[in-house]
Amino acid sequence: MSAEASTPASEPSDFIRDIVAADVVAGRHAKIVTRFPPEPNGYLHIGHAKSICLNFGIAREQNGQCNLRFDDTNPAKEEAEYVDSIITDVRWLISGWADHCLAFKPRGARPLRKSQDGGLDYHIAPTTADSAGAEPFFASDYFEALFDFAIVLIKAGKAYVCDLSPKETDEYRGAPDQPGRESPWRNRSVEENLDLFQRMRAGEFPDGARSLRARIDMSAPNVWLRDPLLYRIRHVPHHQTGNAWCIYPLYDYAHCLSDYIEGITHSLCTLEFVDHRALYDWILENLNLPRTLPHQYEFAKLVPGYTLVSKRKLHQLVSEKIVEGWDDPRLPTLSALRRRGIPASALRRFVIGVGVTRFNSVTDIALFEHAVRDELNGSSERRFAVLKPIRIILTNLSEGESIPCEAVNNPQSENPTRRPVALTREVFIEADDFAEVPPPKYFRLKPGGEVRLKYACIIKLDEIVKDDTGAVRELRCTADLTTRVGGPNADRKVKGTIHWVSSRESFDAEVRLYDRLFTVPEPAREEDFSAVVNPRSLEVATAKLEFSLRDAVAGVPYQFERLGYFTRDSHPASGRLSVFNRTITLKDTWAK
RNA sequence: UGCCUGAUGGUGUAAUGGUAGCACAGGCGACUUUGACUCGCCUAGUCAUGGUUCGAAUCCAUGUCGGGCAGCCA
Repeated sequence: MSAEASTPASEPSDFIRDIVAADVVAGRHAKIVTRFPPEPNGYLHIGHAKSICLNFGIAREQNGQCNLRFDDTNPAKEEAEYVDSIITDVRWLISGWADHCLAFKPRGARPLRKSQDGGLDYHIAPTTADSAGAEPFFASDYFEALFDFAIVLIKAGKAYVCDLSPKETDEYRGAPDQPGRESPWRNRSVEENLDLFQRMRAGEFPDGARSLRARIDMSAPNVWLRDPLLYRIRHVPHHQTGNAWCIYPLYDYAHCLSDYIEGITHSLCTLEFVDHRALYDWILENLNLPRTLPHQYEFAKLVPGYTLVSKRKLHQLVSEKIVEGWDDPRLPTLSALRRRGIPASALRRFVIGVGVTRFNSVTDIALFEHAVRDELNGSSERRFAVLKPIRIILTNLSEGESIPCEAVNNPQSENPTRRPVALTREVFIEADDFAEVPPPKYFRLKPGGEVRLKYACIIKLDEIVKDDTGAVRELRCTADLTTRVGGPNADRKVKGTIHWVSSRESFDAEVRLYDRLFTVPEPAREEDFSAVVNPRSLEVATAKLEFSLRDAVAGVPYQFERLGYFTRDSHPASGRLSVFNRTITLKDTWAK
């Protein structure tokens, strides 16, 4: 199915898109440039998907670009491993939809320095992500530029080197309802600040001994304006810059300038940064920058129910082995969702569908599940698989007999193709499709009752054979071959139609049936979320699959008829059997 | 109790002073060789109280409730 068909019919509209559209109409920007700026300290999850689709969606609608930038200003927490997974996840999510908007830079490129109108300027030009030698943007590529901008602030008397310890800095900051006190180092001379800052860079001081701070207002009601730190000393190697630096810029300083350097027009982030916006603007406005300044807009993050999206807690789930890794299909990480068989198009449809507002909420996962089912229903071929087999003997068929049947691959397609399946004397049906003592309105197989084996014929249950323990060993039935397709009684109606596989033309496979990881809608609110882990979030079964599934490719979705959507696991099977993951069940309105 | 921010059916949202609409979920029914899909119908909402106005979800005031902020994290 084409990617176009899977995107919402009408272009989404929200308060941010309205702002962007107004800016376009006003001619404020030659081109709309957004960015997705993850810190490489963990795996991307469904919450990031919303941000990715917002930023790339706007770029796409405005014929603009969206930069992938790593916000790697804290070497202590970041690892190269995460860089690769993030690139993979972003490319996967936007594939077939906004690939053309993804902007990288030439490998090794650094911002170009210009002095313009007496002001210092740095700018870096993008390149398309698929051009040779392209790589994502890294905030660490701007360390030299950021350092130079800091010098400008110092020279203007707008930044100073502070010798307060971290603890003292904290005390001096005051409280939300009490003004802070000015640092005793706040009024150092420009010359002394310049000297000290250079020596900080040169490595003369230990971690935490000094910092560079903006000189704003220690009594500001907004605590982020109380002389926030711009640089800290960290004698730690960086995954990109190695040992080149021992001072590292903080988020608030690096982010606004990274946006500026890249020519970002609209910097979109989540609501917890609202209070930082004043600082974002202050830094840019105090540098006398020649080009148009970017602006920050905030939106509510996506919090889906029955799962966790906090990085710290996701780390904990992995490290405490509550799940089996970052791509454990029960997790909301993009790699897990992909492994589970969720199409990128369904994820996009979901995150775009929930919209963009400034209202904090918990999104019902039914919204997600509907997007997934709807997407998969149109695109998945159908197959027969029996998860909990029970043996049927068709007593009027002989041992070696094989009755050819044709099964429709996808009834949703305009010109459905078919595949052969064989009806034999011994077949398996789902244990749930038989009831010795049927509940009311049960129209599957019951004593003396009839049911249709889909694409084959109607069978009648004659005899239940049990073993010594009383467990059902097999069901002996008669097949009415006149009800086959093309047969004289093909149109005979019975209420139940069930799936089946031939014992001879099927193989065993491990199926992993996933359920929500937590038993409560908001596990993040629990003091100990490990207490609300769903003990049945993973159920493993050995299923009987029709032969055609033997060469199923990981990532290609199949609907196992009447059961749900499955895909082959992308990890090499550790055991004898191949593994299939259940992406999601079919909707089931039959009350069990 | 400083600053910021928000509140529309069960959930996510739309309506930008002029008929409160959409999707999901739920219920009933039709169709069905998937108890799926599809189709039809139904249930259910503007946080509260005042005010402005011919007219208020929208503007104003007060209140209530919720979220965020005091890392040398992002």
